[in-house]
Amino acid sequence: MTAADFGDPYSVLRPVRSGNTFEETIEHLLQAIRVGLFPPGQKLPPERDLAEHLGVSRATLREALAELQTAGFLEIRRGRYGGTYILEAPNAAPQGVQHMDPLQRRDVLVFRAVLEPAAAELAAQADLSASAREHLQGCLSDLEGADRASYRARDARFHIAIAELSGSPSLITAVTDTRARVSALLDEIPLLPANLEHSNAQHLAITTAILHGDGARAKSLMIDHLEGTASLLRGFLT
Amino acid sequence: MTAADFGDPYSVLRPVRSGNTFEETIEHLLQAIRVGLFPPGQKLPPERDLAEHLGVSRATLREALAELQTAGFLEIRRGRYGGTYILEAPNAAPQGVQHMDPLQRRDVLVFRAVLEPAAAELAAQADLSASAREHLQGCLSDLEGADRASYRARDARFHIAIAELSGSPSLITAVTDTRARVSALLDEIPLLPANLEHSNAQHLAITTAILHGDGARAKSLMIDHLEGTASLLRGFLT
DNA sequence: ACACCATGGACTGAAATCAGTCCTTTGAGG
DNA sequence: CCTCAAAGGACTGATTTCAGTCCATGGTGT
Repeated sequence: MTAADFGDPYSVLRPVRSGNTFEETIEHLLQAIRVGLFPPGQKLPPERDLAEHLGVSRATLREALAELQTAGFLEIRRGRYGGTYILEAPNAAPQGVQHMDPLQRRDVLVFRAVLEPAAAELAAQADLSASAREHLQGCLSDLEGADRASYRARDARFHIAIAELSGSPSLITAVTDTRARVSALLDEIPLLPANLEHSNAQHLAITTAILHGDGARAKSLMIDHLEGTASLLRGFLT
Repeated sequence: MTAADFGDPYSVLRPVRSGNTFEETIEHLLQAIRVGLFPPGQKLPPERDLAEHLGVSRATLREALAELQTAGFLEIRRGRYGGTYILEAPNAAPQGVQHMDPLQRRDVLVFRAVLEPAAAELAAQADLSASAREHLQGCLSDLEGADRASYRARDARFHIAIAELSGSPSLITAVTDTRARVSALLDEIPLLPANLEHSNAQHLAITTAILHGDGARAKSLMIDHLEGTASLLRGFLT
C-alpha cells in the first residue's frame, strides 16, 4: 500500500467534478476516438443528439468540438449531409505527455488484469448471438489488417468488443476507461513488429476460445496476453 | 445481450454529467455514509476541506449538506469544535425506492462477482502491513457486533476494506461504487437472522484466508459468499 | 471573565452552463 | 434551376456554480 491510510475517507470522497464541463467533454470525446470507437472517416452523431447523450448543452459541446477540430482530430462540415468527421489521428506525438507516475501505472495494470480476463471468461460463457460473433470477428480482422498508425486504436477496440459480449454495461465501461489509460501508457513505448505478431496470434487464440465457449481457456489466454504487455511496459519504463 | 447494439457508440459516449453539481454532491456524500465510511457519531471533515476534496465550491457543498441535514442524515453544529455530525440513518425506509430494473440488477451482480473475488485474491497475495491487518480485523469485528440497523453499512465497509488491501485505487473505487448499488438492492429484501449468521461465518473465513496469504482460498470463499447473496436476491425479487 | 480561533453562516460579483430560438449552408430530388 | 431538409452556426437571457470575503458561534485555556 502507499501513503493513503486505510479507511481514508477521501478515497470515497473523491472529486465530484474533475474539471469544468468543457474539459470533461473534450476528454470524453477524445477517449472515444483514441479507443477506436470512431474510426477515421466516420462521423460523429449530430450535435443535438450528441449533446443530449452526453448530458451537456449544445453550446458547451460545440466549444469542445471546435477545440478538437483545431487540434486536428475532427473536421466539421456544414450543410445537408454534413457532420463532424473523424480524421486520422494527428501524428503529432502526444505533446505534453506527462509520463504516468509509477503508482498509476501499477494501478492500471492491476485493474485491467482484474477486468479483462473476467470479461473474456464471461464472453465465452455467454450465449452469443450471430451478430455478437460477427462483431467480435470483425474487430479481430480489422486489427489483423492494421498498420502502425491504426494499431493501437483497433487493439483497444478489439478488447472492448470482448467486454461488450459479456453483457454487463458496468464492465464495458470499466474496460473502456481502463483501455484508454493503457493506450496512454503504450504511447510511451515503441511498437515492435515482433511483439505485434505475437499479440495478433494471441488475439486469434482468445477469439477462438470465446467463440468455442471455452471460458477457462479464454480467461487464461487473456491473462497471458496481458502479462506480455505488462512485462513489455515494465521493461521499457524503469 | 440486450437492446444495445454491439459497437454502440453511446456506450462510451455516456453522460459527462449525471445531474447538476448540487445533486451529484448529495449522491456522493450519501454513498459515503451508506457504505459505512462515516459511522454515526463521527463527523465529516470541515467544509473547506471537504469542498476542496470534492472539487466543488463551498457554497454548493453547503447546499448539499443543508439538504442532507433536512433529510435527517446529518446534524450541523456551529462554533469551535463544531462540525457536521453523522446521525443514525433515518429509519425512514427508502421512500421513493424505485425498484432497480432486472437488467441493472444483473449488471450489479455480475460486476461485483468480477471485482470482489479478484480483490480478495489480491489482498491475500499482498504484503500486508500490520496496520492493514488491523484495519481488516477491525472492520470484521465491527461487523460481528452489528445490530440490524447497522449491519448493511458495516457489511459494505468490510467488503471495501478488502479492496483497500489490494492497493489498487481504481479497484477500491469500483468496489465502493458497486457496493453502494448492492446495498440499494439489499434494501429491497428482508434481513434474516439465519442468513446473517451464515454471512458472518463466511466473513470470518475470508478474513482468515487473506491474513494467511492464501489467495486461491480467499477468492473461492468470496465467490461462494457472493453467490449466497445473489441467490437470495434472485429468490426474493422475481 | 476574557481572548482566541476553528468551525459553520452569509453575501457578492464574475464566470460557466444551459435551454431555447432563429440563421446559414449545402447536397439530393424533382 | 428550385425547393426541401438535415445538418452546423450564432445569439440571448436565465440559472448554476464559483472564488473570495467577512460575520457569528461557542468550547478551550488562561
